[in-house]
Amino acid sequence: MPWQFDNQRPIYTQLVEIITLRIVSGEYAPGTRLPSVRELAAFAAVNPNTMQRALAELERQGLVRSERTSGRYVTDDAARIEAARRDQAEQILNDFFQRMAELGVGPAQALRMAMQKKEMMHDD
Amino acid sequence: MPWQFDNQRPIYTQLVEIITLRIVSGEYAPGTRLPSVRELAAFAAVNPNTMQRALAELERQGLVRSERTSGRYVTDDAARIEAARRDQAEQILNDFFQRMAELGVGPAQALRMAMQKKEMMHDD
Amino acid sequence: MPWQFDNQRPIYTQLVEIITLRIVSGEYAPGTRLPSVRELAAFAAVNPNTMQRALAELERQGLVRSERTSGRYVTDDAARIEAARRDQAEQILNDFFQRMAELGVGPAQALRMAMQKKEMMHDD
Amino acid sequence: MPWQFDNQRPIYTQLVEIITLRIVSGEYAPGTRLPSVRELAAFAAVNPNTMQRALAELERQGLVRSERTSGRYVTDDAARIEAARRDQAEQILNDFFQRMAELGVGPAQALRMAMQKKEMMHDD
DNA sequence: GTGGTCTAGACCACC
DNA sequence: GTGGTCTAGACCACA
Repeated sequence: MPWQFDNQRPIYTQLVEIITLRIVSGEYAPGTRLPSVRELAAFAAVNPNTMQRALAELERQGLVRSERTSGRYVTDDAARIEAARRDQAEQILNDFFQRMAELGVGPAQALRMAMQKKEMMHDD
Repeated sequence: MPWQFDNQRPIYTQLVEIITLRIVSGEYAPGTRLPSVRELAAFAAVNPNTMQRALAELERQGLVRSERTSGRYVTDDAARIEAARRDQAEQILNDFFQRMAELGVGPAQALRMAMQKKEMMHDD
Repeated sequence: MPWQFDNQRPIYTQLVEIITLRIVSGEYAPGTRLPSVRELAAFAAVNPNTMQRALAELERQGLVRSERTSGRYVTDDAARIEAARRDQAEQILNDFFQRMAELGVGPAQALRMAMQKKEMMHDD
Repeated sequence: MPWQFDNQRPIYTQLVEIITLRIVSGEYAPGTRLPSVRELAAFAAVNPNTMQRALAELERQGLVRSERTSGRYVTDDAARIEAARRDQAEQILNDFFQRMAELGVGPAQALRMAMQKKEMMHDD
């Protein structure tokens, strides 16, 4: 099943996010080789050029490095991955508080609800 | 500006969510008249039938009542609106913890990050 | 509001039933003058000929008598009206047991349910 | 033979009632597959969308469940079917007493007539 | 093939 | 004008 995109933002941006998530979550482990551009592009059902652009951006960010002849590899730099994780988490937190605010729920109450929810999850 | 939809879920479902949010946030105040089906449909750039379906669902949920010749009105039932708010909040909380889990961040740590974030917002 | 007909049975038959019901229920009282054919036809939104046919049938049944110059009158014969009431009741009873049978509910159980229902109505 | 509708109520509502009756009476047995939307629509001589709407309502009520690619199935939940039977019976009882009341026959007498009728049926 | 969704356009009752 | 219903015809995902 190909990945899903929305039409409102550039696809390559969304590709960056998706691959970053895979790296941060460990699905693409540090130091391992990524699938080739062509494979990734086929899997995501996007044009190889688009995938290329996404990978270039990841390289620029230091999450991926390319070795001329053997392909692209996930960075070994744990700190770099950790920073990416923090960026993603930051965005999730922003979304969370913003969506709660749209409901008319302030940060304090949102936090309280999250604590309750966590307690309930803990019961499982 | 027309509303935005993604193609992965039925439009009428998304309409229900959007209008529910408007009601819960007070943008469509209790007891007030909603725009007509045709106006809403034109505004959202969907077929009137699709909007009709969404509004019928909202009516079934008790958030909206329709008066045959004069239009549709937001419910006066504060408890009903409060229940809808809770439902929405529940969904936001689920999204939050799920996205954090995808990052490899467990509920406890996610909560800790939210507390920090809230403190920073408090500084603003 | 004109009376309602279904297309599956002759309209004049349905007119007979409706007027019989009015007579039996006392809405058209014994001995009183019925509205003219034209008035009845206009009210029921049917062709005067159709209404004429219905009234002729009622006359044949003895529920209505016509006086040449002054119009049509509901019969004074209480026994005749009582018989009509019984006919109608008979049909209602048949419908009742038949519909219950379609549900898979036999006469004995149907009767039991009717008794319960009556008790509940009595509580009101 | 196509099913019959009256023009005074929405067709989809009448479809719900008819199919519910078929389920409650066991004609559509628990757990069995219903004819496809298109077949049912053709049989009832209505638009597939109208039939779809009726089936969606039945699904919402829990009398029917749909499996995306294989068809719709009558629920296995005997309690759910029993509840539907009770609802239908309730409506029949209401109709019965109401029609009798229109005849000027009160509940007590209506019940007495039903008992007599049942005795006569028992003689058959 | 199945169910599900969407659009377009029409008609109705109500006031 | 309002909401409500119906039809016709199309497209989609799934298997």
